[in-house]
Amino acid sequence: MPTQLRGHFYLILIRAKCYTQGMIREDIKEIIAKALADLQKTGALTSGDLPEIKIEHPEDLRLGDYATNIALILTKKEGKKASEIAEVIASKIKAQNAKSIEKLEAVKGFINFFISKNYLLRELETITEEKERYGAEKETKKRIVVEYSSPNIAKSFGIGHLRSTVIGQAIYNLYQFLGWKCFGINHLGDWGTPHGKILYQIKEKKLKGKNEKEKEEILKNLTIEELERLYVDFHKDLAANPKLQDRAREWFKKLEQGDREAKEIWEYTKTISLREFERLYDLLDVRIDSVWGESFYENMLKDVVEETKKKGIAKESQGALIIEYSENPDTGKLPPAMLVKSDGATTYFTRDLAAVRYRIREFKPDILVYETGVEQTLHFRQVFEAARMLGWVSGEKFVHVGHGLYRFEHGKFSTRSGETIHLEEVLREAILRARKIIDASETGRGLSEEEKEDVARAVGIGGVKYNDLSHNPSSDIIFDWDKILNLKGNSAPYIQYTYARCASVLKKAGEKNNGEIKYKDFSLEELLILRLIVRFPEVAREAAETFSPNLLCNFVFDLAQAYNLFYASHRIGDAENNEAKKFRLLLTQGVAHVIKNCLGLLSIKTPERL
RNA sequence: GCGCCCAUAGCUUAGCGGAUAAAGCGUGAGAUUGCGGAUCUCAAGACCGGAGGUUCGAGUCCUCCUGGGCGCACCA
Repeated sequence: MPTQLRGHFYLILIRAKCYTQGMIREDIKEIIAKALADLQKTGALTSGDLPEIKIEHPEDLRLGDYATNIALILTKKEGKKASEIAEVIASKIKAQNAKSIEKLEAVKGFINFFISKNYLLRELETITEEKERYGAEKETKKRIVVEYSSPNIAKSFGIGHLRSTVIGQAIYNLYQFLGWKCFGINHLGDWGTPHGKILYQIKEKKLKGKNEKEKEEILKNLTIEELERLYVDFHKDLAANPKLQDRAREWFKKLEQGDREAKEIWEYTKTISLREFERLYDLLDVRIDSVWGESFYENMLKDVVEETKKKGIAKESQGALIIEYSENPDTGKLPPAMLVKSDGATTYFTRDLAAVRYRIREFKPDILVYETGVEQTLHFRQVFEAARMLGWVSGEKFVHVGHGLYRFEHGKFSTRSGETIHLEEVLREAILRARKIIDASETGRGLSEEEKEDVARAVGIGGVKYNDLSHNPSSDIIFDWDKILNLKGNSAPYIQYTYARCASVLKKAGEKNNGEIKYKDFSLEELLILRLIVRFPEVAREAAETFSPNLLCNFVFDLAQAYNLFYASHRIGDAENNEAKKFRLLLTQGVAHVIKNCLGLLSIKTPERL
């Protein structure tokens, strides 16, 4: 581009972007880049290659909406004080007269940007036009496979599986929001020796000496509680009789080899479990595209094992077939992984490997995400590395999002000792507590019995999910009823309350908001909301890119808090003048949309009244 | 024994190599003849586990130590 046109081009670019989406961050980067390039040309900057421009949000909003530390980084190269360099760059940026920037300051080596009120207002209008689509992106060609939830059959759905379920769902939602084609997979734990244990138990404890008809009756009426009890009992018996382990292995072997009886009993346990899980997913408002448990990959295993042999990756060792890894700068030296046990049965490693191949072929994804407990980190490293060694990988990115566990203070839960907290129990209790609060506070809101039930569900379950999602995935969560069902502070009910408050204000104010807003004398509280709310698209992107739904929680809580602060000190429906009223109603609308948007990405409901 | 992760206020957590370490819960004090008090305001509360190092600058990066979690082939 000819130099004389460049300035003009930037202006157009800036203006064009102002009216579209809230990616002012990129605009500011460009503005800085241009200023630096100009300064280089005139010799004011002597550094040859410039460092990457990074911009951030100052912690204190009084210092601006964005800041760059470029001058601080350049101090050494330039041999000048940071404050001097910052001044020079800042004045060059000022000369560009970018409309989206209202104020620019060079303070202590930082260059601070204040977004113009006009830009903020226009962005607010965009929010109310695009509503729930604000921040979303158009369909792209990108594809992502997300494996999540993945409970084990024949066990009740414990609170431990809540993490994978809600984090995975949020990641799925986020990428969908960003225009990706998403494929969700529920990788049920329905294969392997544990199921041999269950089969053995059912056969020994339930079906012994029964005729065909009785057997069918017993199997049909099995419950998840019974299955779980059988599993716990097995481990009690195992302590006294270690040989039982062999019996479990035998039964799994039978299942793997297609033994009819084993298969039949197994089918029953699976059906019973799925029925249970479906109820939980309904309650949680989670929908997973495909339920493909480990057994799904069963018929691909032989082929995969053959391939590892053919490619010279598999190795025999003590009667088993393993993969050994060599030293690798990225992963270090991984310990060997087991493909086939000495008794000929496969392991979950083999099945995960088959799953990788299947998913790459089937979906041609750009990213494969696995949301499981952190304790599987090594396992997935081994799987991903094996897939690379097999030459299956061509640019696909593998991401293991390992989550921490729900723990008591004294340690983790274990199904074997029967110390499980059932998710359903937690959800029911949460709904009950929410209901009590609704009944206590419901005066003149006129909610019907049915509405109250719906709201109690939305609030109770939303609370449980939010409590989970607001933690960084990798950190453990100490199980504590009071924290899980918290209705105050950084919690779903607080945010839902704020949403309902917005909805109520809008409803009472009645009329739709039309015409240009002239109001510009924003108060601090109003400006705070504006400055926060426009960050939403940026936050959604970052949450997706870093697989951290908790960033959405941080953001939406800040926004709700800002709104409540504003609400406490401003009249909306009967504001001091019509311009103020119009603006504040628009602001309220914007906040409502973005809250709904955020919670929607977390699969948390936003009732209009509560 | 080897490897990975973690340690921030009484508790639960934010914190992107940069500005006075930020919230919520809990605690104490206050706010409504007002659109939802499931709200808001104020206060107390942190030598960021310890010791070195790198850097103009470290809660953030490196090394060691302490404490905790997890994993290391026939469990998933």
